[in-house]
Amino acid sequence: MLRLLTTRPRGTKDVLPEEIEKWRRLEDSFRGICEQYGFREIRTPIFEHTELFERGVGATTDIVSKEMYTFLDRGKRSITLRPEGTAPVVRALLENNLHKLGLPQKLYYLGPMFRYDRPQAGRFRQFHQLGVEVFGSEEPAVDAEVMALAMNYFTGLGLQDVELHLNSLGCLKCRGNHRNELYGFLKDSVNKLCKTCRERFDNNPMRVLDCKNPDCRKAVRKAPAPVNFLCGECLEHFHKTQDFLHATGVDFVLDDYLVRGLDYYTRTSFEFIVKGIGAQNSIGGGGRYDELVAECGGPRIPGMGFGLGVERILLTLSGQGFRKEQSIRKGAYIVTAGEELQRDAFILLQFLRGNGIAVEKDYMGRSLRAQLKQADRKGVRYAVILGEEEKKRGTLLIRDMVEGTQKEVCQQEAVKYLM
RNA sequence: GUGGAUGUAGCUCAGUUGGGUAGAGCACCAGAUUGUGGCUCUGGGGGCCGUGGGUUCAAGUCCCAUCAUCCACCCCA
Repeated sequence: MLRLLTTRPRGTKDVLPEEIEKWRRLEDSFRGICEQYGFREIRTPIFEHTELFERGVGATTDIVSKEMYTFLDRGKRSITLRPEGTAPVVRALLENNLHKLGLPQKLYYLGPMFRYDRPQAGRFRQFHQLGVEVFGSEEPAVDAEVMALAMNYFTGLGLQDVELHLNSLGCLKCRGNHRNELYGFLKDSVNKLCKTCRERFDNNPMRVLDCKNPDCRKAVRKAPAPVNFLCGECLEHFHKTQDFLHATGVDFVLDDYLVRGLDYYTRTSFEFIVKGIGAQNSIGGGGRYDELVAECGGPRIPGMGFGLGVERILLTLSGQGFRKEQSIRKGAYIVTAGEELQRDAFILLQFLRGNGIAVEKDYMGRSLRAQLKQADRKGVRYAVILGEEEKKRGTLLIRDMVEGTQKEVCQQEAVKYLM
């Protein structure tokens, strides 16, 4: 029982002060590039009505059928901790009528997501995503811009060898034709498929295409790919998207069988693939979802976006030798020599802080020597030594912890030295 | 949900075929230096050996269960 008080729930992580710097770097540079591309941040609740995800993400998806944190609140409403970011943003768009303020709406978000999975390398029950969504335009340039944003973000972080895998699933019509054809193709070999794929065959046969099971791969080797069923418009859209990517120098590889596990994707579908994070190889993915807004009860507004996994980016970076920058020593630490100086030291502390200096003092009753050691460990640039003699003279001894030199100055001057 | 591996100090890990007050390195605290950090030396605090049961004269060590972590499957970020 007591153990529960000192153990975090399965699949969760504490991000300790030591690692926070890396997190901030990812978040800050994501915010930076999104703003540069004209996106604005949106924050939606961490929980939503369960129906939003059932409808938006798709009831047959793994996420909805077995990975959601769903519970009844005290008002007997079914609530779900968000497993992904797109559906909530769509809901917020409609609820706040953002689409009536002018299109396109370009939004980005960052925050925790929740999926009840079994944890392993790069997979947690609470994880964090960075994402963008563009509403209101079907232009292939939007698709290219969204993918380019992500690729440039990776480059800016120093992330290497990210492969952009690209496919097009087509519009509802194309998907319908493909589905029928695929259904016919797989009909005779259903019993050779894995258990889950036998279910997929009925619900969403397209998902069989990217199953990794060897038998399924074999069965699917010559299966009709979605791209072969694109109508004229969708095909043109796909070609233009590729052309825009080429034009901006974003490399990609076409992947006919890339399908992805969320039901809402239409046309463009993509994934960012990377090596070296265990069995997982995706640090993010996304696509176009031209029917989702309508599916959620809004007007037919096309959308396009992606989600990236913070933990997976971090994992990849550390595999590639990503180090935290050597922090420069700054700030000060007040060191007292003498029993009766606590009050003076405290006043000095607040005086210096009032003048914009980052400064601390000892609260552990340590010796002078130990206080200096603490100052060193804290990584400050200066130790401000206050002893009986300094007090008598109205001065402070400022010790440069890098140079090892020190200088006696009057209290007013000290601020100048410590800046 | 399925399979495999692993749980010993804050961290990384020793601990022999079951045998005696359970160890090391790092970290932490103190002293060597009662007004000076980093280097060095000396000392110190820290362990229900994941938890519960069992076998045995005797269990950190063997058996069972359970929980957790890691890895993989499934799927995804």
